[in-house]
Amino acid sequence: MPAREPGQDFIRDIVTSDLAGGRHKTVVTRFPPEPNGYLHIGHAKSICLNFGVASEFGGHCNLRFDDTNPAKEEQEYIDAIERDVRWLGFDWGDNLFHASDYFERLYEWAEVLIKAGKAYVDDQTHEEMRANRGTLTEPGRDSPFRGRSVDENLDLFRRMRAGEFPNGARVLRAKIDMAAGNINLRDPVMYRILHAPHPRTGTTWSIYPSYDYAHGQSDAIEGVTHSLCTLEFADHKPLYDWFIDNLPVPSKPHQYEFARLNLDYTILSKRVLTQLVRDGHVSGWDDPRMPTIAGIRRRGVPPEALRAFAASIGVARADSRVDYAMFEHPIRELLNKTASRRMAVLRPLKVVIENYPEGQVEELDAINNPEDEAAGSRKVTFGREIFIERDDFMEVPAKKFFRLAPGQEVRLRYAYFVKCTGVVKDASGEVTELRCTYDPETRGGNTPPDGRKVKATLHWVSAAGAVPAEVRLVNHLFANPNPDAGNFAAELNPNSLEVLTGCMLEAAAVASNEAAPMQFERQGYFVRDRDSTPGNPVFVRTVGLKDSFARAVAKG
RNA sequence: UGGGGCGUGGCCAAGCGGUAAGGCAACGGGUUUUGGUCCCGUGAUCCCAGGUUCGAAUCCUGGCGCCCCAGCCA
Repeated sequence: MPAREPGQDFIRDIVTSDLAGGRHKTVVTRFPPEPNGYLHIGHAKSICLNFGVASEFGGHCNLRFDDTNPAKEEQEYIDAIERDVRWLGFDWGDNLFHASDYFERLYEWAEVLIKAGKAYVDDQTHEEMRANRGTLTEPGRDSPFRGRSVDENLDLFRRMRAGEFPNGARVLRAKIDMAAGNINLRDPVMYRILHAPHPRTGTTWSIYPSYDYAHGQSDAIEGVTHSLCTLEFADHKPLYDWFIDNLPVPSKPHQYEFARLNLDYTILSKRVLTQLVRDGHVSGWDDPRMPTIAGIRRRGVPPEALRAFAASIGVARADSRVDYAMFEHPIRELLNKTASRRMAVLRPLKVVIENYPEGQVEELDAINNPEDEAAGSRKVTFGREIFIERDDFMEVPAKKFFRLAPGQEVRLRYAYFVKCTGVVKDASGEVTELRCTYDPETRGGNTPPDGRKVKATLHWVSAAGAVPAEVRLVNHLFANPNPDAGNFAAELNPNSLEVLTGCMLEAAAVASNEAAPMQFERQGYFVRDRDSTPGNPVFVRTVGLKDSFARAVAKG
């Protein structure tokens, strides 16, 4: 057996040894979403695992829709899922399947079990079934219909298929063990009557297989070798194996479970996410605050960064909750190397440079990305009136505040040193304008001949070159790091979205219509949003820059 | 009280009987025309208690704690 590579996870260990031991010649995995909602970051973990393992070991991964419950599934979700998996960077080639592709075969196999005396039609009501299932500590009781003859079961099951009975009138159950400690083995339902049109099979079926009955057999039909799912399905594994062992399936897949993702400040529950959308707590499935792949994409996170995140959290069996910084880190790491820098003043404070000639305007060189020389440079226009960030000025500077204050000198990035000489206030005492002087010898932001140093460099935008825009600051959707999904509405962060209007951006920030991520210097990474209009460009903050000053201030 | 699973530094996570990787975060320090980046440095004896062994996070026994399961959802 080959030595284990450090950093590999237990799934890859199993695949490695299965291949080395000759149990399998190739590896086949599958990503099996139910099209009843949008994919979220937890699914991204699973997608990266399934497609990643397959490609690393030279196998392939199927995209299979687990479409066994037409009451909840919709075409919109099918389309969204395909789009999101592709965007994440994975390709299923020709391996696109649906559990519904196998409905006929699954039906035939159900008759196989009936004929073998291993499945029966139960007429009990929903309530009776529940009452007879027993509890966690008490065994269940056999259904009065458990002893039906094979012929009667066959007849009834065929009539269920023919649509002779109303919804819920009967079910087909596997005959296993009503006293099993594992409740999944207490004669689980294989088929229920459901007169509902299916997105793919239309009205041809009036019975639909359950997850337990459909999943393993679908894996077997597709030749899946390693069926990876989350921990809550561990209890289903004996049932998964029971069907495989009792049916003439073409291959014998094995199920392995790993811990699902939990992320601070987010809820990864399709039920809750659906509710957030339906109740209008967010603007849609792709609201940038949503943990959906669509939301994350719209927020400007590149797919490589999402994949790097998935790789960084690993795969294991221990329940865990991932620190939000783990999500932000790979985004910053990637964008730092790739995003063009631009200057944008989010909360403008006007500054008049008194000794700069009135009416004069000049172009200064600004580097696009100090981490990437090939990104080149651009021109930014400078003039007598500029805007700086309100937060970059304090009339009475706090300790360790190095930015602008009366009498204090700072550098304007790529421009000049300026010193604050005056403050203009309105009737209410609010600062509305600053008066400064500049030092012509510091052009380009260079240190002056006298070697004078300055402790801060500010970003700025000239009034002459500014383009007004709207900027949306996206924050945690939930205020609590570990929000209660059962009471999610009360957990919402009232400040999850800050919409800033009247922001001033340098022209280059809006020159391109494409949604390439940009760094607004000293602030964070932003992308142009699709809500932009010709007169009102809109940007969304992907993630802020680390801010050790803010941290120090917060600590006091 | 039945069945299944899990417990390694604040968080994630390696470790597979030979004397605790790595990443994130935090905190110091250096560089810096982004209080960004980058660079350097700082922290655990492995849930607890016994046992086996020359040697245990790794094996055994007994506790304790946490998670999942009683849908005709997946």
